[in-house]
Amino acid sequence: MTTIHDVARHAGVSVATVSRVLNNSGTVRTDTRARVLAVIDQLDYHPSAMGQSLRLNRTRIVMVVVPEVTNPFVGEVVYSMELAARSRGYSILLHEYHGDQLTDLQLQQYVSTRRIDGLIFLTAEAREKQFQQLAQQLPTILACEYVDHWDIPSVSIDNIAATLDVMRYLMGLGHTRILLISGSAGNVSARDRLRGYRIAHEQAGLPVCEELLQEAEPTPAAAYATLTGAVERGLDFTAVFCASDVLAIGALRALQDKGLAVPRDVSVVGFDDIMFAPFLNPALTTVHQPAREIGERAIAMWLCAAEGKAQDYPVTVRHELRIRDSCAVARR
Amino acid sequence: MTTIHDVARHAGVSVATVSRVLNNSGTVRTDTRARVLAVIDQLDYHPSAMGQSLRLNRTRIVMVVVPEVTNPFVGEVVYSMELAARSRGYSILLHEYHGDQLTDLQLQQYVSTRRIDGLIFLTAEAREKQFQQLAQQLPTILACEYVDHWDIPSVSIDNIAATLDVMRYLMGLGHTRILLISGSAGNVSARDRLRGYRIAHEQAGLPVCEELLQEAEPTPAAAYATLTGAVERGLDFTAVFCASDVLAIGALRALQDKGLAVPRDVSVVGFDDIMFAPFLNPALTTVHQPAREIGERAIAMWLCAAEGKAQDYPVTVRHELRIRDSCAVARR
DNA sequence: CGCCAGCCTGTAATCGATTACAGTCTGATG
DNA sequence: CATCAGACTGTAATCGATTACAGGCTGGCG
Repeated sequence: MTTIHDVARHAGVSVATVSRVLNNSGTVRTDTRARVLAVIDQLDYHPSAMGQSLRLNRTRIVMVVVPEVTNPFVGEVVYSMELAARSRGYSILLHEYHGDQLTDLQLQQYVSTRRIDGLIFLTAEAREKQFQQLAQQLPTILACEYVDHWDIPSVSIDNIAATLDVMRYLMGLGHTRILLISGSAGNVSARDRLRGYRIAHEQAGLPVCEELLQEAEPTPAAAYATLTGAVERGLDFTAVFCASDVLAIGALRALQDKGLAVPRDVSVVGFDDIMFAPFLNPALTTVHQPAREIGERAIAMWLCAAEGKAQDYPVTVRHELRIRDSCAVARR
Repeated sequence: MTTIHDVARHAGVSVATVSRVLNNSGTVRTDTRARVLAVIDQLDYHPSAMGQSLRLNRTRIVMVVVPEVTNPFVGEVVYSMELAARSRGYSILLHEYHGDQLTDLQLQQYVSTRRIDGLIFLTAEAREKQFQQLAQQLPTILACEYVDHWDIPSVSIDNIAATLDVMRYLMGLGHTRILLISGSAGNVSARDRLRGYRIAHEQAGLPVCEELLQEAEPTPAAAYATLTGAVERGLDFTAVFCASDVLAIGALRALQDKGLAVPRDVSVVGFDDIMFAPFLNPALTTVHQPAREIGERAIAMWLCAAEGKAQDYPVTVRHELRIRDSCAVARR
């Protein structure tokens, strides 16, 4: 590997001068600069990232902590983050996180060994203390979720408002017994969606029926099982609101398998608007989240934080209820 | 940040000794070791990854190059890679790749600046020369795709055999005019699936009808458009074979929107067996790929390559045609 | 007692960059 | 001609680890 010393030697200058032309810092005579550049080109020299990192104490790597890359919505966000980061000279280190203690430890390791410049969380499932501790050590952004009493820059839709939109829509169609399938309770957006669910009931003067509140692992299979069970237990409901499209896909199928037509017998609403939603059968009514925008904003905000600039937060991006074919007026 | 020097000073030893206890190298007296460990613990010392990287010339980072994280199948593979890598002390740097020249350059940059220890490609879309050049510089593994004349360790299913399974199945149901919707032609597995398609025709003594060969961007929307167009042009076919489930989802919907029932009027087969496949309506018949296994194997093979150990390749993992509800006997 | 092997430890070079500081050179000015 | 500012460049310290080499100490053996 050719180093800055090789370049210096071949160009007949010192390493300091080579570094100056590399970074456009200090002053260098035009012909010296040309000579150095020629040698750099000729030797195909590329400065060692490790050397730079050590000296400058930054790695140009930001870690993205996700609950499940497997979810297309998450994939979409990560995708846009990768592109946005790359265009600014940063790379994305991917880290799955499921709220386990081992991963907590590993995250702290990354920070302690200064392997990364910062963190972006797509999930606030972490125990608060753990989370704050990381955020204190490195620039940290929360994407897709917002926790009101945490003082951390975040970008997300307004989960409560979005849920209210859904609930009002369903209630407007005459639904009063709405089954909620949410992700695990540790998840913040799940919590917000639950909160929205309760608020909507309050506003409508309806009681919340606890048996209508179901939890499921974030897979279609889990939602399928949950819903199948509910139907078999004879649970009374005319609509299902799923905390993600991934869950909705399982729910759709469970209802159909139980001989319930969607939307004639039961209405279904999802969340996220993944790329499959419009193509499902029936096309899924769901809350659209601007995944790309969230990803890009998150990177922009992270850079802002990393540069120590002040910024306004939380940033709330627009959601939109996309009405398609999975909902209808409630049967009596 | 506390460094190895701080530890050495507090423990009253030299940095060499601290390093020795950290790495269990050389010899250290038991009581000295204990003293050093105590100080490490007390100061909460963690060795700097950058310092180590510079000295040892390795970053413990492997780059995973993917065509689209947004595809749940890819997500699944990446997911298992991340876990497998992490359990061995490595991290995953994610990089989207779409065969563009800029990305080629960026990849080479990563290698030249020694930011990564190696590469795993989930796509062989790269121009061969470019690819070989990277593989020559760093340990490189090909996952999910296999290119016969490239001398690079790879792990994947046998795409041709899998396609043959599908074709035989469809032909066994009486289908002779099978529409193929494949990903972009640059893609290797797309090429293999096309090859399988041709071989199946040969073996059955049927001519390949070029108008039945369609290409589409890897989104449900693109497949939807392609298939809608085909139906509108009055193209004659009784089955559709999609090169991925993502495409199949769009295809399913296009047929239904055109008033064609699946599988009564048209049969549909997908590829990958993403987690949604069994829950679609109708449940999708598709080729199962062991995503988790591919990811884990790829990491294992990469480590093997990185350690310079010999290994057998290509590794072929088992695929399986999962017959569900989207295919039926062909109408005359 | 002298010698030597073997254990333990420290000194200092090294990886590849950046940068503070100092030194040299040039040309303008009084 | 002496002086000096300013442009250009080089020396060497530094970031935080690993490790080759050398030196000190201890104990066993002849």
